[in-house]
Formats: sequence, structure tokens, C-alpha cells
Amino acid sequence: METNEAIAALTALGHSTRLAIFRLLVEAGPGGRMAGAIAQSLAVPGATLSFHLKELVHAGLITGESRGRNICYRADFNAMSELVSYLTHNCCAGAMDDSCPPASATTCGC
Amino acid sequence: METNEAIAALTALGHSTRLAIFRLLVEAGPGGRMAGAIAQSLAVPGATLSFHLKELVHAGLITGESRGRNICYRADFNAMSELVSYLTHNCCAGAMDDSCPPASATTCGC
DNA sequence: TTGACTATTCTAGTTTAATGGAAACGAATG
DNA sequence: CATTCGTTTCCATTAAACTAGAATAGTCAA
Repeated sequence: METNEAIAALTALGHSTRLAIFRLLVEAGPGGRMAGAIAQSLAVPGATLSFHLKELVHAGLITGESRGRNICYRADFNAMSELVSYLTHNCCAGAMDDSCPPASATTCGC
Repeated sequence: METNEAIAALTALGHSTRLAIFRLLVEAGPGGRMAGAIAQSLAVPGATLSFHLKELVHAGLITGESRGRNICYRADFNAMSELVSYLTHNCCAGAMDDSCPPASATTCGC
């Protein structure tokens, strides 16, 4: 993942409405959610939701697919894991030993 | 991790200068870096760097410790891993099977 | 084709964040 | 004490993002 992509993804997630949308779609899993259902769940006006959905799509964090007159949005789990690995890339200058907190951690976020 | 903390952390990282600072400190590991060294590495004016360092400290992503007239900044690896797990929390409504892309992934970002 | 429905784009007003020069601060040095 | 160095705070300017009403475009049902 390029730096610019990571910045776009992090900026997109650094907003309460968009983070709520993304988390909703992460919970929803591969089935996704219709735009209307998202608007209803989060009580966000349509125009505002559309703006934030576009931001998330542009950042590559979610995808939208037309289904008749609805649009089904899904979290892009691949992009999410790439973002996570970007943040920890080359941590502690690559020393994967006890001096590196993430490397010696017993729990895994995955 | 609370939602507000996650938003603060993601907003802080969603900026090129701050992401560069954070990645520099992640690479530096537990030893950290002096503020002056960061300014030199990234070619950022002192006032601008101080502004961004304060944002990162406020977001809980890094810590600063006085060392004489210098200040040593370090990445907070615990906060980083909490942020990562926040993003994937309850993904696919908790179904940790093949229908959940992160759960069935073979590679681990850690 | 008409009408109801869903979602997006347009648009404008409001709010918030970023930048960097200048000045101030605190700690170590002479 | 006075100086120097590293860092932060102050502040005004500039730029960007957020919000949501209204208008628009596409889709299906009858």
C-alpha cells in the first residue's frame, strides 16, 4: 500500500460518521448493507450519507454495487488488512525480537 | 478502546506529516527519537512539527519524555494494536469462519 | 407512461484544520 | 547571572472539510 492510499484511508476513517459506516459494514460482513439501511441505522440525512460513502469508496475502504434501485455497500477487507500492515511495516527497524513490542505480543489483532 | 479515541487516533494519522512522524517512531522502536532529529529527518519547521507532535500525543499514539533540554518521543505500540483491533472488532458479526475474510486470512499483520 | 422510490449531485453556508514566522519558555552551560 | 539551544505557544492567514436542503437521475411497478 502506498503512503497516499494509507493517508486517504486513515483520513476517511478519522470521522465519526464514516467510522460508524465502516464499522457497520465490517460487522455486516461480505453481505454488505443497502445505502438506505445504513442511513436508517445511523440516522444520517441522505445527502450527508452519500457524501461520506463516496469518500469511503474513493479511499478504497468500501465498494458499492447497484442492485436494482438500491446500492449495496461492502467493506473491502483486503484494503483493511493492507492498511493495518502498513502501520506496522518495518517496525523497530525490522528487529522481530523481544525489543519490538508488536513482534513479541502474544495476541493478534486479526 | 473508545470510539472517540479511535477517531482521534485515525484523524491524527490521516495527515501526511503526522503519518510520517508516526512511522518514523514506529521504525525507531522503543528507543524513540528526539524532536530535533525528527524535524531534521522530515525537514519540517519547528513550529509545525510541534503542532503535529502535540496532536499525536493528544491522540495517545506517541509519548514524549524530557531528557535535559531535549524531548524524546516514542510510538505507543499498545495504542497502535488497540486501534488495529478496534477496526476489526466484531467483524462479520463475530462469525469466525470462512465467510469472514479477516478470520480466514492466513497472514497476520503483526 | 405515470408515479413512487432510492440514491446522487449541486450548491451554499458553516465549521474546522494547517501553516509558519515571531516571541516566549525552560533547562543546561559557561 | 547571562547565554545558548531546543522546543513550544501565540496568532493571523490560508485552505479544506462538513452539512443538509433542493434539484436531478435512474429503477421498478402498474
